Amino acid sequence: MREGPDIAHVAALIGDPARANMLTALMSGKALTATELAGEAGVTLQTASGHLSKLLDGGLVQVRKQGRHRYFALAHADVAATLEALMGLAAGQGALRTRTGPKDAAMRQARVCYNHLAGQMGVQMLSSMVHRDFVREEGEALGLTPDGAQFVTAFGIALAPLNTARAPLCRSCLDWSERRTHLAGSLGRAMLARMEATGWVRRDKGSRALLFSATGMAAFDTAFPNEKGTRCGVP
Amino acid sequence: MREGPDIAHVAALIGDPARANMLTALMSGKALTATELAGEAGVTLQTASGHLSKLLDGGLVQVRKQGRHRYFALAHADVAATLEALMGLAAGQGALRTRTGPKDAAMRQARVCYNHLAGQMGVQMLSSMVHRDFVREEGEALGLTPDGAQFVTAFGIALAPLNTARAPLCRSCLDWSERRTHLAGSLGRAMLARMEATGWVRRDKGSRALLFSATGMAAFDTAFPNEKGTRCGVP
DNA sequence: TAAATGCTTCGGCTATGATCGAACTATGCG
DNA sequence: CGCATAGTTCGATCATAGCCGAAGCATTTA
Repeated sequence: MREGPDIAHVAALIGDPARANMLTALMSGKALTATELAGEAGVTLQTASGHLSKLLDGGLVQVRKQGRHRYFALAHADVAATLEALMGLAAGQGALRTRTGPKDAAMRQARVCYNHLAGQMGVQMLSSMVHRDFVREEGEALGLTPDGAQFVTAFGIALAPLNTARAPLCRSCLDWSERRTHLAGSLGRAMLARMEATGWVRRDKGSRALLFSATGMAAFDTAFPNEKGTRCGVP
Repeated sequence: MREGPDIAHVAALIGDPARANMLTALMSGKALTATELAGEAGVTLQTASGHLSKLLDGGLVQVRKQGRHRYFALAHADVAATLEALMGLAAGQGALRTRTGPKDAAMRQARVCYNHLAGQMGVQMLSSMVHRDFVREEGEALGLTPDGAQFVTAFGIALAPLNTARAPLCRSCLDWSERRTHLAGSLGRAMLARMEATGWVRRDKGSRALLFSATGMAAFDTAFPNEKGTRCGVP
């Protein structure tokens, strides 16, 4: 009856605790099976199956059949961005009821958002690149300048295959913990992959936290200096 | 049990149709009374009252008591941004079930988003300003360049009072219909107010659509030329 | 082919919560 | 003061949907 899209249906889909837990688990960017997601949500397999078919109907997740497994993943990056926005609201208002676990500090410093780097260090990376005019804002998409292309190539990334893909090269994504944007898109994904390949960082098993090594942290600060001169290692 | 904020609670709050309609109505940026919101949602006053107290608890809306009325508004711009993100998901996937009313075309062209200009023309405005280097991306906030400050002053906006406010001057906000960002923040709000004051545009009663006059449309296209040379009046 | 694993469907139970009528409080108006 | 309007609280009703046990289908492995 109202103008505009049917926001209630999508929100209700995310609003169930079991489904919200599944979606949060999928924010890691990894594709998970129905059984794994049932475990994440704390429900039986039958219940999880019902939830997953609803999420599929709602277009929030996609599925890939492989052998006798069905791998679920978020449907696209917009879903991840919306979930981050909701996390921002929840963190801002309901911060009291969120118990801050031992992994919370690590999560705020660096974590995986769908498939790219988020948290303080994600924000610092984009901020540093914007400051040196490697990246410019052009609507929702961010544009890579010639200087920026040279920089990321030197960083060890092959731009050619990224440019041919239909997904946007650079996108901005809002950080729930920092309330600023960080770099998403296929380049954001490639940057994180490169950092993993060079051993700067590894993924924490069982959470979205990213664990930087001491040398990785130092190298990161050198590669992406903060305009204020502060360093991630010494906050 | 999961790491991260309690996303399910917030989403469930938005997920009820009655509450979603209320929030959508508040996206106009106007503060509405409980009775008006009950009408928007199509429920009785008692039911609306219950919903509104839940939205207050959840931090999604704020209230201002004035005489025997209680005026409700969205708590802050982040809420509006999150709702727009949800609209983007709903429009993208469930577009089939959204009946496109007669006001739909006008809504896509220009509408109010919280308190600033959104839709095709909102995107064109920001795009045009970025293209002429009046505005630059700096994280989530957009930065006004000296040239930009000169431009908006010539446009008839006093920057001094905006700069003193603690709210950010420029912010980006994602458009559900265009899937690109437009200009929010106190400057975005001032720009729309200025366009209303000069008679370029007036608000449609009963919806979020913005109705540009013929001369207003022409003046807008002159003030914010699209890099491609296309004009809003002749799409 | 049989057994095992992964997942879906069906049916019934249950609880949450949305809804409204009625009664109650508060503010403004004459 | 009394009346009207605005809004809240309470209580009862009722429907939705989340949940799981059991059974069924599909695929892989032995």
